[in-house]
Amino acid sequence: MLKRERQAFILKQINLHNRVLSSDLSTEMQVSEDTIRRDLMELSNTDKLIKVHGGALSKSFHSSFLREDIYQLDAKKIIANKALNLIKDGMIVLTSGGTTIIELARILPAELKATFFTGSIPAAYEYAKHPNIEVIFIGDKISKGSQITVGGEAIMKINSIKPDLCLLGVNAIDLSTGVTDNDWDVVQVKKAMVEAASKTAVLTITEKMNTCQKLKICEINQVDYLITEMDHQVDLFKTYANTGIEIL
Amino acid sequence: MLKRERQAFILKQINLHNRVLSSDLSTEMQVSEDTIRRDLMELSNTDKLIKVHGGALSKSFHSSFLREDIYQLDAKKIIANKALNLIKDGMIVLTSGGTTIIELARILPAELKATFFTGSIPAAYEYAKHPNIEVIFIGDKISKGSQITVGGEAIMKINSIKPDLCLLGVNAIDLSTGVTDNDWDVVQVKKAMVEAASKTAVLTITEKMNTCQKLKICEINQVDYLITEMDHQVDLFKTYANTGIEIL
DNA sequence: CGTAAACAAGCAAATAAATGCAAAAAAATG
DNA sequence: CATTTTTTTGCATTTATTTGCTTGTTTACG
Repeated sequence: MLKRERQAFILKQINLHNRVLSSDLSTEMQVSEDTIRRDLMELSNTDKLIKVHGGALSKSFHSSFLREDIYQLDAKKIIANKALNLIKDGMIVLTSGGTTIIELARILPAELKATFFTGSIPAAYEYAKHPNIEVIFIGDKISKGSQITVGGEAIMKINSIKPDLCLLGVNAIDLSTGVTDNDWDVVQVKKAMVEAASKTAVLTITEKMNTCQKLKICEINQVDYLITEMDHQVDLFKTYANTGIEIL
Repeated sequence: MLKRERQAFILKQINLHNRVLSSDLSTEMQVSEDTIRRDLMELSNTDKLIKVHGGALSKSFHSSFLREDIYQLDAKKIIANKALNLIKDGMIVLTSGGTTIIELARILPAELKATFFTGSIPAAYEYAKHPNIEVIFIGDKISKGSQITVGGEAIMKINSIKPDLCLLGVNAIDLSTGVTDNDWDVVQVKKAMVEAASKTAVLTITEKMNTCQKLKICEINQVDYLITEMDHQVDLFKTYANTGIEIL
């Protein structure tokens, strides 16, 4: 393992867990603790982390994309992991934005070869880091709050493609009202995404289930997969499963 | 085995595994490690990979939003401040990517009302944080290393607008060869940007002046403003000023 | 205060890189 | 075609980097 690889791995661990122990890193990467200490020292000298006795801490207070304040990050990680099962080599995948989708983007396995279309800036940023994924950004006006493309140009672009799978991070889903949201522009884009894709998967934390907002994206029966952090056998999902949605 | 074949093979391995070891490549291709090192050096000089002790890493692996490791950040802040003078309320501005442009995006005054077109993910991310700026993202395929849109769709989009100002972060500028760069796709996009805009400003640290790379973006006389971190009266700029470029 | 873990400094072996040089191969030239 | 020039490559030598180990010191914590 190359020195720089090791240091990249350490930084990844720090971003993931906010702290690392020298002893853990030593066994994980099969090098002496001295080497780890020297790595941590170097990374500390270039302000990439904070060295403490026994290991190091994240200094993420200064970084651009804060992850600490993501609500229910653990739940979203579980969701992201389940969603991985839907993505196969060679697929064309269309994704919205949102913290759950970004979590998914982060854990895509390095071997995966696929094409991802998205209009979300943070998601595109994560996809672009992946070695084997081709990223196509759907351009148009950027909606401030959500860092996502909106507008007619984007919708036309979406209409012109036929992706295998649409991964939708949503704010509200309910059996009778379907998938809903509250930003008109964003809803238009998500509508187009669902229409364009062969299959649609909805990713949401259970907290948002059985809630609804003012604007409709699609009916329940247009959704093929529902992915949450809870076990698919929980009672909560029974009524959904009955409509033919596959619960992951 | 020809030199070019070897280098192509190295790049293939890098794309496949994200890393290569000089020793592995040496045995795989039956040439000395010196030769491999020289190959890696060349590929590193043209920004195709990142050379590290013992081998090389993929470029997409290493890029980062973090400000800490930006080269000559102070100089870039000075450049960004000078560039501000060119941007007025109501303007349509087209910008490339690069760390200097991102620095500019960060310091845009809150009162400024303008429309920014860009194909750079990090730049768009910064523009989107601004309260009064409208951001239009130019979509298409995302080039891994540079986090910027490339491709025919993007170029067509650029051709269809007529911005007041194009702000170009460049890698090399020289009096006789003009503005040059080394990534074919990126060069095509930058070319289109210069063509489309009424006025073009080039932002660069002086270190990159009087250097040139393999592919031409435009001639010196297509540049209206040259912005560097140094005082505009320095001798270095005399010959440039004589061609009619305004030095800021 | 005592103990175990963590650390710093220095050393040595292994590995990688830089440098200069010469042979071989390829390209350019008349 | 012959010969000059340039490019490419491998080798030897020197230099630098990386890494684990040892020794003595410091730190955390019951």
